[in-house]
Amino acid sequence: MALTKEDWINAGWLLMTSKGVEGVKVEVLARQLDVSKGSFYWHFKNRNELLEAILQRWEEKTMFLIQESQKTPNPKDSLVKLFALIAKVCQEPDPEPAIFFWANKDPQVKQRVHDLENKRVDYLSELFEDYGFDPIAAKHRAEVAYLAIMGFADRRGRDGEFDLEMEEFNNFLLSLLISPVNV
Amino acid sequence: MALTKEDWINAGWLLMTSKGVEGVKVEVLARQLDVSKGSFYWHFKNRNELLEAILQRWEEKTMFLIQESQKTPNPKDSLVKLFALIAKVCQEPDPEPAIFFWANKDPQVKQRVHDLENKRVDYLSELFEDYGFDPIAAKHRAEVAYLAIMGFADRRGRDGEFDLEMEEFNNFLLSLLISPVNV
DNA sequence: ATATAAACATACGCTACCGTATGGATAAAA
DNA sequence: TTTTATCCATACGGTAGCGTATGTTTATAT
Repeated sequence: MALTKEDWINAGWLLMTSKGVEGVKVEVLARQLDVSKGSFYWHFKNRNELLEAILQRWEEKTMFLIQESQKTPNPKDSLVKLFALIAKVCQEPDPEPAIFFWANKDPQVKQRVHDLENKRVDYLSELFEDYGFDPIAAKHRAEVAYLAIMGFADRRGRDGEFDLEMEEFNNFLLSLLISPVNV
Repeated sequence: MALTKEDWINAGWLLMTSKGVEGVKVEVLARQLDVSKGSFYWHFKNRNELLEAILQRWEEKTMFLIQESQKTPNPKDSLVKLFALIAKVCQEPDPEPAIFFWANKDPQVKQRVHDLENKRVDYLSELFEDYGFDPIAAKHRAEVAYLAIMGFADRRGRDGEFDLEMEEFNNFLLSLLISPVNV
């Protein structure tokens, strides 16, 4: 059967995940899909168009998680659901570390990653506010939560032997972050 | 003046930081140092030898932080000092994100990164134990601390507009992690 | 049956990079 | 002053990748 544009994006997604942006090479993809690169340049204008498609898919996937987690009655359930969704996504091939590193080299990508990360932290911050923390405390907790989750996902993808299971980690992190602090 | 091996490693260190492993190219480095690559191949057997040198320097730098932070009277001061040291290092060009992503592609690098990360978490865990937590709680807190710090450093290098300053972040994280949890 | 468009294959020029081989310069040692 | 070792330049062959130009097949429409 004829390949679709989606097939190429899927393959690019996986390559991006394992090898990074530089690893997403037209001829490598063509070999994997068992076609010539003549096929690629029929579906895409050039390599950049594929990279852009991958980036877009990542943005959509991320926003989808936020929207899904909002379908709950209260902020704590939203947090729990969000954590669970992230845990689920992290089992699948996730190009996020590759995209983050990509952002280092490309100012345009940097901007978009920056915007999206802000949306994430802002959303977390809202949840903590709704839960009862004042705006500053909520923001602090949101940022720790975000960084810890991202770090966990990253390290887990890198290191299979990592001790804490995602669910256990999420539970602990959540209980930590909704507790008061003795300052 | 004649270049030294260190000069090449320094330049490689910076390139690794900004462009990743794939970006560390012999001819690019030679151009930056304003010499021909004939010079490079006099100092190094091949490109891999440079990469190995960069990796080694990273390992040494990391272990140095741990050793320095131990020169304190009690575990809490060690934590404070370690956090401060990490904050300082993070201002300088740090190839750690690049090395982590590199580990994805190279099993040997993966193993060494894995070992070193375990040493870090084990050390943090010890400190929390000395501080009074039981082994399991200490490990949990160590892992959250580690992931949050790493995440912060990573995001900070990527995103200059990130709200929380490192010192503020460290203080909050520390106070959070040495507080009891309501489970 | 023929024309048309979709989905490729093939072949090419071009560039960037790796590694090697070899020659040149410069300064210290003998 | 000749020798030797250090440090680098030049020139080369080889590969891998990008993008283009053009040819080929297959299905569908007419």
